[in-house]
Amino acid sequence: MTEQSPRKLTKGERTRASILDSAAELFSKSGFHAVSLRDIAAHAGLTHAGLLHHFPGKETLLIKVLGRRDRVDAKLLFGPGVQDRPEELLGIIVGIVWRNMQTPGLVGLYVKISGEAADPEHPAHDYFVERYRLLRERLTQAFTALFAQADPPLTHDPELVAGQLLGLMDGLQTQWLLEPDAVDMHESVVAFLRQLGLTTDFAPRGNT
Amino acid sequence: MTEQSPRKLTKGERTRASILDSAAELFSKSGFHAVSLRDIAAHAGLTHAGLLHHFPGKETLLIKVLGRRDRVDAKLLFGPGVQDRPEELLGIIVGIVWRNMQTPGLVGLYVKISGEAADPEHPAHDYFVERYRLLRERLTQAFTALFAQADPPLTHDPELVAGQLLGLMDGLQTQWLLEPDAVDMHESVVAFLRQLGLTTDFAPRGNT
DNA sequence: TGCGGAACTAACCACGTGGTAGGTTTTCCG
DNA sequence: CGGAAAACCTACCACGTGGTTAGTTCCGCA
Repeated sequence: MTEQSPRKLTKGERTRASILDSAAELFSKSGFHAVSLRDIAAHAGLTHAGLLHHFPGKETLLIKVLGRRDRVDAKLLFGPGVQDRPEELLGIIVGIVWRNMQTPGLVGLYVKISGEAADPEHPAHDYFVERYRLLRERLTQAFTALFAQADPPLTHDPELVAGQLLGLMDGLQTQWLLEPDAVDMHESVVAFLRQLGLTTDFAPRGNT
Repeated sequence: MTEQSPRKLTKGERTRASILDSAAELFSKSGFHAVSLRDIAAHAGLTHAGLLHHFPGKETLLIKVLGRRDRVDAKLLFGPGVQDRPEELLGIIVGIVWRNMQTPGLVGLYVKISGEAADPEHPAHDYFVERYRLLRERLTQAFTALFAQADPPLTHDPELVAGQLLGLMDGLQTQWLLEPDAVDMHESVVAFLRQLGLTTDFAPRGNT
């Protein structure tokens, strides 16, 4: 409803998108501090001064990059209709894990930046705090419902399990990035849910 | 047997230790790339040129810092006598989690550096690959034994569970560093082991 | 087509970086 | 105590950083 007609992208918009793409790619390859505006600008085909014409500073660029990615996940996780079907939520999460395995670059971005962002001074600190808070809350809701509707109701603490799942996903990514063949993120997450006693009838793969 | 008599630490040794302390603290606060040798040197009470008299370069400093910490854990995990008592191993791990909760600085170091180290060019890349390989291997052994000796033998895949546990611990740390009150690392890890069906009779706390 | 504003550049700034050279002070041990 | 070696500092280097300024080129629309 906002801007779904891509008729004619103005030059500036195209450049801005290109910059965000480049920034995402380079940030994910080397982190935030280690990448310069000149690197990003060169990768996007302009000068660093030209880049600063579109974005007021490096920090702004970062949070814009993060925000763009999150908006996709948010549509999946908080979109209309998902709220009341928690079992679908789990399928979606597994799907996200699956997608992550195809995009190691973006995964690397989050692992790297979320590590740096532990410092309260970091430009993305608040962003990540809020992000995890939101995800935990959402997952807690879903698990509360799922545990209650299980055949013999499960007695796990939903909030604790929510933190566990998020932690598991993040931690597996670290190992996976270091040595992709060493861990099977998808299988590990599915197994975790099964260990909880949850039915796992999501398709193991097969999306486009 | 090597150097357990601390009688007289030579000046250089004291300085080197002080440098490593400072480096660990600052790296853990801001990561590797974001900290300068001048920062570290100043924190240790000397010039950056003086620091470079003790360590040939920044990268060497990093791997020395990482190695020093790991040597402590290695003694716990691979020390004599632990090999054949896997149930103790779990207690030790829970103990490590507990200790980590008292030393957020060092935890931050690992979270941050392991994130950066996903880049194969990073000076600590090989270090972390090897580290995780070792830990997974060790845990796989322990879980294999534990699952077999459970009253009704457990059917989990030991290698997968090893990766899960390491991932869980790492991922929880990320959340915990961002918002310490948001997750209970200790309880989460204990709960994970319980979910697997393992008896969890380690003391919840009470060490000095 | 013309023109106003957006897009972009070249040059520059002050500063921080890892690392080096050469000299001075301090430590330590015979 | 004496002197060699270790420890350490000042000064410097070449370079990369984020950001600014003033000017030029190009796009898009009336």
